[in-house]
Amino acid sequence: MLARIGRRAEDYLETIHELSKEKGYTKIKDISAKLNVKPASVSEMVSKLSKQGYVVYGKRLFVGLTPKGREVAESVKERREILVKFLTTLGVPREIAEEDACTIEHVLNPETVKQLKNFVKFVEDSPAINPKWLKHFREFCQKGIHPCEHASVRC
Amino acid sequence: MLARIGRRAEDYLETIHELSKEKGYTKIKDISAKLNVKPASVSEMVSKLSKQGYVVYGKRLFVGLTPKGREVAESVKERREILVKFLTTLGVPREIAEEDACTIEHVLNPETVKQLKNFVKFVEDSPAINPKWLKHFREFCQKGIHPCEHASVRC
DNA sequence: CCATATATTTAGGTTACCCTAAATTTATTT
DNA sequence: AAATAAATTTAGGGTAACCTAAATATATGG
Repeated sequence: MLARIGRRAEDYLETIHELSKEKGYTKIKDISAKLNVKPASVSEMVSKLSKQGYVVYGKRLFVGLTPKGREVAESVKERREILVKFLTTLGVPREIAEEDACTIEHVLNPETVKQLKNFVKFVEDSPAINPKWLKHFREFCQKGIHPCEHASVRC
Repeated sequence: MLARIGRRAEDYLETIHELSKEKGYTKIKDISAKLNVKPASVSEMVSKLSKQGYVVYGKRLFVGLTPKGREVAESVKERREILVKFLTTLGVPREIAEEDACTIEHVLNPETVKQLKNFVKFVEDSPAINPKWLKHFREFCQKGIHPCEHASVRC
């Protein structure tokens, strides 16, 4: 009866993680602001997460993560970062990339995530700072014509 | 008060579209089978979609799309096809690609979809059937080493 | 240390989907 | 056409998130 963590719960954990970086804890109100959700709703979700052992909550208006919660938060964060890198590499504007990453990070199959990761790493590991094919891709996005069509050196 | 179409509703419309290809209509039971949802739930959703003008429903157990519904269905379908092509290009197994595509197709920003489309087109438009960089990428996935590192001709 | 201001919780609702079980309607078989 | 079988709808529930408004608890300034 392993009450699985929901999608939205992952967002909360990640947000708490981020907001807790400095002090080690955060507050309902800040989570509420970050997630654009009313404090009452945050209160509900947080007390649920605390019952499930993901957040330390208790007495004094402080919300922090348990190790269990931190683990989830960090893995979600990693996934999101991959997605953002990936989408920005593809030319999606940063802001939109971040939004979309946030939306889809919860629902991707690990296999898909693995391939996205591979792709990001492939681009990063290239000895060229800006590989030829990627330059070609950007050009293609602008002009709609594949540069290789009339080129001597293909990508 | 433009009652927006929900995510799930898009799935229903796409499914109805697909199942209607042959005869122009389909049945509750078939939709139910395709979406793995009980007929009672399909019945509900379909009658909601019919109130909203997306499906023709009526008396005789036939469910079909209105032009308005077809438009939605087709655009969802297009998005999904791009996603599938894209993910398979990246090396995600077809089956998983299809699942994931189905999950995220509803939530992507049009800008992101545009870039995915560009990417797919970039690969397709390449004069080379299997561009060098893509070959390199596949090799990278297997060996974990970027082929360009020790190569004379970089991608 | 009390009064006010701020933060949080509770209570009561809403919406979107989904379910089971019990009608009811439509189709088929004899 | 009547009886049975199959498909659909209705009724009654459930869960996950969200909301507003009204308590309540905590923090702070005088």
